[in-house]
Amino acid sequence: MAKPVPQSIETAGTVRSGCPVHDLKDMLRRAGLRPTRQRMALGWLLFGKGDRHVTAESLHEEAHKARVPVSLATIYNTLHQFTEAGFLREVAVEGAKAYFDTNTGNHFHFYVEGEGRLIDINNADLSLAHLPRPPEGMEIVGMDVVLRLRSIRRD
Amino acid sequence: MAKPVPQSIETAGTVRSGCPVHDLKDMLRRAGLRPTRQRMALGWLLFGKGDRHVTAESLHEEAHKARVPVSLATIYNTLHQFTEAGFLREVAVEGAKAYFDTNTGNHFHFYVEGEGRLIDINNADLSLAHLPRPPEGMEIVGMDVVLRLRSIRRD
DNA sequence: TTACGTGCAAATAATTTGCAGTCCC
DNA sequence: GGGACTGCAAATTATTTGCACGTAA
Repeated sequence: MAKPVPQSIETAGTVRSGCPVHDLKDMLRRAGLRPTRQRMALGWLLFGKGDRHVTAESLHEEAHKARVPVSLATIYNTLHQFTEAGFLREVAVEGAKAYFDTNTGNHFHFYVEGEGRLIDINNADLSLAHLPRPPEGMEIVGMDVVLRLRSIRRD
Repeated sequence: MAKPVPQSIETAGTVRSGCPVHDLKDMLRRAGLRPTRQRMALGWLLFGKGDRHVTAESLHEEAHKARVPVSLATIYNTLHQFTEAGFLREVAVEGAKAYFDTNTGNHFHFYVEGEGRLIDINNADLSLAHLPRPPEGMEIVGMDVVLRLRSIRRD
């Protein structure tokens, strides 16, 4: 199963300076990524304030609002690099859009149909009774559990 | 939760003729869908031989091989109509591609990364310990569980 | 007949890629 | 300075839509 990985700047390993900016820079370097202006800015937006779910588009918009000039292509690159580095987790929900979650731990999601909103389910009860054994020669590298939600009212 | 729905021509409800072709026609009519040539052909391909996972593209290819002239647009329309009617279930896995499963019951999936292959997990143990309660005013309408697989060997 | 279906091609939407210019170390 | 990084625009991939024509009831 996926190994536990830092989920925020504060828990990203050796925190020795008390300075979040410095920690973020460190976290990038440890992943072999140069702390460029856009990566720092995006890292700051993503990890600066608790668990978040973003799409490439929503992050792009957010960056614009924060006066950070980043192209959409760079957003995509960065999201994938961060995912590769274990800072983010990609969540598969229906539809073509890709969601990224700053909470990389094992947890499940509600997905609100129509709104396209994701909600974390942080609850210990929610483990599977038994994880099935994978076929010969294969290993389980991740688990996605999505509970689809809809407003109560059928016409 | 989603109500149980017919999963194959044989289990599609009132089977009275013993003739699969007739049963398929009946199944379509019950869903308010005209049994047109292409819907019959696609229904036959999909439900004629056990549980299957298809993408729009794979089904299109298969139809071609079976000498059934269907356009890709019609494949998409038909897959969505069948899903709406409860004959199929859409499975969300990572990537932009949409998968459809002829097994509409509650079950989980293995997803083989790289190959893009889906495998049913038909195993009773696999229920969740406790289904979490949804937020106020919302109901759970579906559950997707995907276990991602990879060949054992990291370089 | 006649409304529902279908094929085709063009339109969208999400994401990726190629390449020239820019910036970190 | 040089290789890593970025922005832009064009290219891809998956899917949807509009509309003239075909066909089941």
